[in-house]
Amino acid sequence: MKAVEGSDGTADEVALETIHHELTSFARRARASAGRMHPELSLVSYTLLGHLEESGGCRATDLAVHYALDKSTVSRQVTALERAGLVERRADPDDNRGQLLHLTPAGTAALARVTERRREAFRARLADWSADDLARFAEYLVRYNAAAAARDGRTD
Amino acid sequence: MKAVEGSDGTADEVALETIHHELTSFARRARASAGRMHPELSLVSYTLLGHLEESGGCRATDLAVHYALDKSTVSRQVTALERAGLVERRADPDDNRGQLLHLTPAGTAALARVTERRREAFRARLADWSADDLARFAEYLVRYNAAAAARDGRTD
DNA sequence: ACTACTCGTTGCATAGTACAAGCGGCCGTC
DNA sequence: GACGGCCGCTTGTACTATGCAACGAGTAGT
Repeated sequence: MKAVEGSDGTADEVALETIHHELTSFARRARASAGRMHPELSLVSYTLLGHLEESGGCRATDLAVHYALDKSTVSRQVTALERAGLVERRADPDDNRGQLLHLTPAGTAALARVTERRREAFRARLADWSADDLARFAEYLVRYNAAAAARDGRTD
Repeated sequence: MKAVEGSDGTADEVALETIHHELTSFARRARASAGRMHPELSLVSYTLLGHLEESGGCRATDLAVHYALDKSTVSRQVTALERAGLVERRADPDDNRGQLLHLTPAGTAALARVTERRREAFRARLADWSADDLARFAEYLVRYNAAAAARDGRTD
């Protein structure tokens, strides 16, 4: 990694720069390898399915807002997921404009499969970490993401 | 975040699942916001410029191998960066097949600008962290990325 | 009703990427 | 020193993901 000789060069500055560099590196790698590593489900599709599972069903607009995606993008993704038999659309009894999206059993199964594969990859990478380190790393990530989400005006 | 009651529900399993979830969330957000947050330089362009700065100049093939990109992708990215005046090609005195890529002063400046903007965003998100937490978070990220890179067969 | 807003789809444009073909230079072997 | 094979790079083609704009259909306030 690049150790920056910041204007003041405090330990905080070095840590900050390292975090910046490593997260950038991670983001690039995740993007590059997502397709090859998880051919069954793209990162976005995976996330959308995950949200449907967590939320127990929601509208396409909700997904678009939540993930800062254009509604057309979500529309197309959902269309693909529906063609693949992973989600189904149900009429919204309160609003005929929209549809409520739900996972199908096949969608639930596909999500579980990919989650398990992803989790295995993480498990392998973190195999030799101590319990304390794992717990602290998890806590830091939650904290970081919460701050990032707050600044992005989102809620996840 | 989703707190999973894993099959055995040990603290390690919970931490692992949290790490999985949070890193996935981060990757998705980074991808979605990269274009809007940093219109001057895409994530890949940014990374390529960064590598040129760190390495002090290298060949296109080196970039392709290092970042697991197709050589054609790198070729086009480099062409765009050259058109933008951010990199220049120099003849390799040892091999007329290839070119050595170098940052131009404008490239160095653009990289510094985007780095500064990115760093500011990170700084804001991490503003209220203690020095110990920053240092540990940085250490964890380095450690995680090293493991991920090793499994991906790369070197950064 | 009329207007304004919302939800979703579709047409277009763009960026990023991979794969394959090809061009030209380099380096062995014979 | 010619040749075959490898290497670095570019170009053609196709595909995916994405955004913006326009639109159709439905809802809600007045």
